[in-house]
Amino acid sequence: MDVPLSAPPVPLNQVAARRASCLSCPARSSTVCAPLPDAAIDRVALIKNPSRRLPAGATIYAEQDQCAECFTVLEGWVALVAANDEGGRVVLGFALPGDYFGFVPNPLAPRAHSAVALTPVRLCPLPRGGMQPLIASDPALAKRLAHLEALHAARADEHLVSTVQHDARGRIARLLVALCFRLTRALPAAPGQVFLLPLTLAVIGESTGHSPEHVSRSLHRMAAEGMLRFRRGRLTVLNPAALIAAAGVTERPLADMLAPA
Amino acid sequence: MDVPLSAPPVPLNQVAARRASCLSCPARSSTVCAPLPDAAIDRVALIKNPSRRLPAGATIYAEQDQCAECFTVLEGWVALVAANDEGGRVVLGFALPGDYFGFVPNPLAPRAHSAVALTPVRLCPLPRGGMQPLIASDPALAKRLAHLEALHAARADEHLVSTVQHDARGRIARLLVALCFRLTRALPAAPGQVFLLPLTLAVIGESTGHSPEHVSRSLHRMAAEGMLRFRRGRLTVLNPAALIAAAGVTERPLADMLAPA
DNA sequence: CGGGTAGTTGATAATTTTCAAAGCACGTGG
DNA sequence: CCACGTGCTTTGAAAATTATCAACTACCCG
Repeated sequence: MDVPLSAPPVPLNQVAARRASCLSCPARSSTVCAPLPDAAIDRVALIKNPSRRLPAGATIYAEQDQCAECFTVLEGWVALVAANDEGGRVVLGFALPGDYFGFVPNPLAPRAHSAVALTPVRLCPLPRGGMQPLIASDPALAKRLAHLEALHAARADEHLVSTVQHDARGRIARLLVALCFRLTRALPAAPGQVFLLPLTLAVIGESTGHSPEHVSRSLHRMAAEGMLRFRRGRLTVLNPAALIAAAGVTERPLADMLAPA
Repeated sequence: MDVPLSAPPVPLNQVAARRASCLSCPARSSTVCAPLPDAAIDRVALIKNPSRRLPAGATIYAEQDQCAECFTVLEGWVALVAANDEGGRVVLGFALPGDYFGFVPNPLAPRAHSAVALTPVRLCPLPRGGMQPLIASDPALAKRLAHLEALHAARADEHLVSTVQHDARGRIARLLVALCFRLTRALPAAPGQVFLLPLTLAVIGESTGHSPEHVSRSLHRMAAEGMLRFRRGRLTVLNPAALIAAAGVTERPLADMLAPA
């Protein structure tokens, strides 16, 4: 991947268009840009790269790449995955519309994970070279970034807890509940509610640390208990209370991880 | 725990003492304060709470506590742990001298994990109420915080990878190697090198997700292979290359996680 | 209609947990 | 200075969970 570190100077006739796209951006309130008032939106609008569409399966960036850009998800789902030498993959997390991903503690270091589009995606790429000075000069932006990174860390901790102290059933339930919550900002409550999660059993397994076979068996067991149905990315929650109980999750911790103040 | 949100006004006769303690602080270059030049050190010196000594085993803050303070470790080891209802604990990470811990994405939310002293510790408590305005006004400080939080997230991701794709042997080796690296800023190289890690087998197990019995067996197997010896917190690395190989770690990713730029 | 990906199912094997009990080390108080 | 208690560690055997391998099915897309 060779992506320019910073965008070329913006032609005058594009300034208005870029500003407008930022002002109408659906992700604005949840991504890094949140603290920028309308009057200051140009700071980001002028340095951002043009929004980028990629097909399902595309690699957004790869392990070992230099960190040239961070991204806001405008549409679609992204998986952040780490691969080992023997072809094993671990899904570290998911980036959903509105999420900001790709920031690294040490910008000179190569990336420790790659980002893969699970669906067709539309991304807003923010070049590192353009963002650095913004962050170094705007405390609100830097503070926002710190909160988003703390959120990332909290999600990773939660993922770790899930992995270490629950069995397959619990981990899968936890993953599903967390994703439902991120989609709707609420726990599933209505029996029969349907969620579209663009996940294969293999991806679920890479997230929970199980073989796809075992994910299949676990989901079937939960289905047999009348808890849910999962077929080809379509999750039907038949017994929300049971699913939430299996996940061992309360609304509070999940809610705390949504909108950092 | 009822800790004041912000420190009381500092008596004049203490200003010099506080400034001096910050200027000679051993953790200064690695914690949040790093970007503050000597001339600006008062910003932190005047809001910090007096350094606090706690005995081994003390709870620094507990799950569900309000987030009133963050901490820099001056001396000793701290474990960040999450507990579930049934008494199961997960060690999310360790804070070593120089590390900054306790920041949360949403300061209004109760803490999602607790912090426990593994040894007698000396901490520098930074009250949230005092830090907020500093972070909101000093971009360098906010940027530093963002990097430290990204570092926390990267460590959590690495922990997750370790947990998901390695067996007990690999995870334990990984943990030991990572801690050695954090202590000395280098991979163990000299056969026979000794590291003092104030860990019990139970704590190692809570970090790697194993029972203490299995940790014991795994360590003994590694010892039988001539790789290491671990007795009561004293790790002797007999065959550094073998240990590092078992950990499946290269210096680069570890180094990248030390000193964010 | 055909090819390929995704999911299913069953049998076997490996890893790890759990339970129970005993051994060891160290600090405390006599 | 020694005995004793407590917490950490070790050891063994049985049981549980999950991976692996292999074959087979179902579904989607062209």
